[in-house]
Amino acid sequence: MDDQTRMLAGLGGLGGLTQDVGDPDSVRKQLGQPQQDIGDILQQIMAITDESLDEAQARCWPEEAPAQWGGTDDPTEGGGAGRGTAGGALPLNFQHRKHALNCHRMKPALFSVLCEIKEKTVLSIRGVQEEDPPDPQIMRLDNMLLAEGVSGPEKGGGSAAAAAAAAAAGGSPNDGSIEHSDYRAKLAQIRQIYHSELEKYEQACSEFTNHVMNLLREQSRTRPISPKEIERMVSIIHRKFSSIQMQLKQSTCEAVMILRSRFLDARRKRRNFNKQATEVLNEYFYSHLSNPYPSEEAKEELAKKCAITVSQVSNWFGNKRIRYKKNIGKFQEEANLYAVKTAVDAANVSAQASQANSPATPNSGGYPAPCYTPDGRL
DNA sequence: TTGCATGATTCTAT
DNA sequence: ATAGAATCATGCAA
Repeated sequence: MDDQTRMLAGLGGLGGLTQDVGDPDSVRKQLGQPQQDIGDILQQIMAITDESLDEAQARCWPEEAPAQWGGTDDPTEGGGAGRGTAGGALPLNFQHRKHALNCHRMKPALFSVLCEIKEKTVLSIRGVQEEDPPDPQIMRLDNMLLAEGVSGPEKGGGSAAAAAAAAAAGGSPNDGSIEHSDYRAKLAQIRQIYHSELEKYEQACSEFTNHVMNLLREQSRTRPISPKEIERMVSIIHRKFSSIQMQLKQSTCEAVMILRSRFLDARRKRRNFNKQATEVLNEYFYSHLSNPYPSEEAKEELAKKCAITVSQVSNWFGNKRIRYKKNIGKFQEEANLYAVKTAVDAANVSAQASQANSPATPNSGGYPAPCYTPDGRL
């Protein structure tokens, strides 16, 4: 009989320890009775935990088996990894003893107590600042990536965000969608790289986490490792990986900013309106020269006719008013031209109307030339 | 290349 | 919020 088996047997022999072995409180209560025995057990535990890995191994499993309940807490360090694997390759002798240990009725209770002791000593020193509040930096990055359409919903999000960004940046997006196909393509590229990298990180993180968790779970059969401790280890791993993720997010944000400054901020790039649009605007302007301030509805109507935005209509009228006012003489010819045009159009409409009313009306197009003032008004 | 035309932006006043 | 004014930046013809 080796030390541990003896110890477990000894525990089993403690007075009244026959029920509720899974409940640490109950065990503690019962353990509290025989002071002498507790001292013995603790001494045995100390003896086991104090001895080196080699000693333990030599004493417990002289030839082949690994040490248990000793060594480092960190499964990622040194010999911890793989030692506890429950693979079928382990010698039969070891398997038997391990099985005996695992099945011992006192094991869960004892482990709970040991975990608690461990918790109160070693881990309380390490894990002081474990509850990390959501990092404001990473939240900022997340928000930005979402706003830029890099993270978040797949299709449409990107272009919508680009249009939104253009609107926010410029006040009057030049119909958002037209110029920025190149921008959107680049943004999609960034988005794709970001997602594939993120996926890689997430996969690596979950793989590593699983690996460590399996390791710890396996080791928890032979070492006092509480679920809380495993949780803590997992959160440490997640923290490490999230810092890597933050770097990824940061560099993605930078890339997006550079892209934006290169594409969207070149919004001053302009196209002249087409001839028809200019004509429509001028017609309205000169036919309302006494009050060239189109209402919101009129602007919308004009915008629709000219296939431009309402704010472009506003810009156009703003520019036109100020430039006309500054140099009426220069615009005189244009004013006359549009005055005639408007009059002819009106005449045509009127003629058509009267023709509809009385088809026999003669001289349908023969209206006198419009009389207009020097500023172009009829 | 240059100068003018023109759409967009920014600032200020109302 | 809107208009006026100044200015910027680009388009385009000469």
